[in-house]
Amino acid sequence: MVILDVAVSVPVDRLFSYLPPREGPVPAPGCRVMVPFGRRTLTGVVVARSEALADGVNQEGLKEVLRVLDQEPLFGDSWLEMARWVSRMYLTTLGETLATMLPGAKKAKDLPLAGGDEPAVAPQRLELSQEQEHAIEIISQPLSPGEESWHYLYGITGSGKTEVFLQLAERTLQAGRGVIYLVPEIALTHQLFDHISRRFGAVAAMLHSGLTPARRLGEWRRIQRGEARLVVGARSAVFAPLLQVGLIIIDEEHEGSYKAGNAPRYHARQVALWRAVQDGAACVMGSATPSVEAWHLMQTGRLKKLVLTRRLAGGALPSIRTINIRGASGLISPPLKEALLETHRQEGQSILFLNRRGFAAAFQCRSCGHHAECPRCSVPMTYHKGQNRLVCHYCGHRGHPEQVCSQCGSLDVGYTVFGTERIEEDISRELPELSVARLDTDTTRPKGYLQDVLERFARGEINVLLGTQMVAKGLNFPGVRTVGIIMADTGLNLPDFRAAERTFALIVQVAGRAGRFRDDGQVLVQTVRPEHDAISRAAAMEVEEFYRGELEVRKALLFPPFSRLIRLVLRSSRRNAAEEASEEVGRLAREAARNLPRDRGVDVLGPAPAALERIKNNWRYQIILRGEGLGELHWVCRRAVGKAGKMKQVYLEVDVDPVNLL
DNA sequence: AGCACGCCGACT
DNA sequence: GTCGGCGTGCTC
Repeated sequence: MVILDVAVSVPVDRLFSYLPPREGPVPAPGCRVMVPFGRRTLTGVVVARSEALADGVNQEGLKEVLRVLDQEPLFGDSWLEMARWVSRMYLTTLGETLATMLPGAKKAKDLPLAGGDEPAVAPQRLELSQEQEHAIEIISQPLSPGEESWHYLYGITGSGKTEVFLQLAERTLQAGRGVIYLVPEIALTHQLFDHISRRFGAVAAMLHSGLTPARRLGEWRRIQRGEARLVVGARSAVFAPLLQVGLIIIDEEHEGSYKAGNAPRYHARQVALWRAVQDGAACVMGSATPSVEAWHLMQTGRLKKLVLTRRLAGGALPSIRTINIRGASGLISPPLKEALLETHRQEGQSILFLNRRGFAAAFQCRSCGHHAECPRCSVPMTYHKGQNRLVCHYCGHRGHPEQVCSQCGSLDVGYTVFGTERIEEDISRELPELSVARLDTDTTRPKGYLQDVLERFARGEINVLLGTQMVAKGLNFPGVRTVGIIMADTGLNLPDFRAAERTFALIVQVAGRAGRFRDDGQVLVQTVRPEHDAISRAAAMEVEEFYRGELEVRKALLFPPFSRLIRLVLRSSRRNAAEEASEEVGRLAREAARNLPRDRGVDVLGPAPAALERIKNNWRYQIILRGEGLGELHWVCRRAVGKAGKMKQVYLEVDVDPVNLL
């Protein structure tokens, strides 16, 4: 008798056995099935077929599979191995893991995507520089079994990373193997896919969570049949069912969007590295501002660093200037005002950038920018107005806000929050001759508004575009000469140990993009902390120096890459419930950690209120587990979470290698 | 995660 | 006397 082991998407860490349907063929492992599960019907995945019954399940208790959804399996053994690895690594059940890794449709739709059917036009290869040639040589070197072929293309914007990626892809396809090309967001996959389709034709496929389920399954099938071997996509495309992967590309490696926000909270970069080793493939990442983790791996030699130093198509790097706005009253400093006017006089356009990630109220000296830090975590303390206390959101340490700045003696200390509205008002008042438009995601705007603003900006009807992160897209407009960052240091106040890294990357990325179309590009960086490494190093383009300093800080404070973290968030609509649960889990974690040998220890930081203490009416408390290796961290986490049992009305999020600590 | 079973308060 | 609160337990 055949028994099917089925994974269903429930937070129960085991498989369930079913009998095959009475009619029709027995579904193979890798096929999705509908099964009765308690009182409901769920979609599950056949993971194995066996002859015998497992642990004490009696045969009468077995139910039959109701319906088989796939005639052919959706994946093979090595792909399932990847799913198992993801579920172990990120502490999520196999069923839930498979549910996010697989396309979730009923029936495949074979509609070819735009351009997918057109024959490839002769590849428009570009001439390569010596540096590019060298990179391709190194990455293409054959591997001995089990060897890691992990590479990093480090180079400024415009240095030709994309062409290296594409020529590597071409070689890999010629060798009969598949390519996965990851980009940070869905919008970018479309651009890249169009480009790649024109160059490579129908071997291209696109895979991301924004596709309709039917289309996603259609692409999935094309990839499986070997019709498509070059998969372009966002994070989840790392799971593409290619038979033989030869190359995985991760563009803009530093982007946080490669880390999943829901369970399984996987990091596409980690999965890619693992998969590359399993399949004997090369993994190549690229960025002008690598993550500190990647930089460290380059230093240790685990990632082979390949540098592109030259801008190919000319386009000088813009000049970068920091403007100290300590103690200034307005948000548009005289030099910035002058630059905006001057740009306008020369019929150029400007973009003003406000990274509003400074929402967590930071207690700061308005004269010198000094802000309170936790003595144990070196992370900014967050001000709690109600209690008039400073709280560290990593370890829970509490302190009193200063009345007088300990750094400069100023009495002008307090906390500040800015918004785009206020800046728009300031500009309109100060520079009435300029037309300003505001772009932001979270305002309730009519549908076509965003598109409309971008079009008007492209036509030159708008002089100054003001917005948050998303105006970075506007940096591809040739008319843009001046880019201003209103308050470069707002991000530094966030209680996240990656604050400096992100701030640095932001400035360098903005600067890299700003000068792409003209030689007179300029970037003005307003800040109250011009001496901060993240700002001064970025402005001086002293990249190596920044990473060296940042790595020293991380090492001294035992943060990644010198440790690994698991973050536990307990959330509940009832504040007490969340707080009490976090205390209980924290206690259990400490108890478990005490059982570890000292040289393999795990620190338990917290519980503390999460920086975003309340999201959607849920109170959030967090615990951070820190250790040298994942083995111990997993063990402590399992014990703490397992023993905590069912907590009433409290949800627990487990995040391994968290990227977002808010 | 759902969904049902199950045992204690205010209503036709 | 019932309707319904959500604590507890199970799902092949």
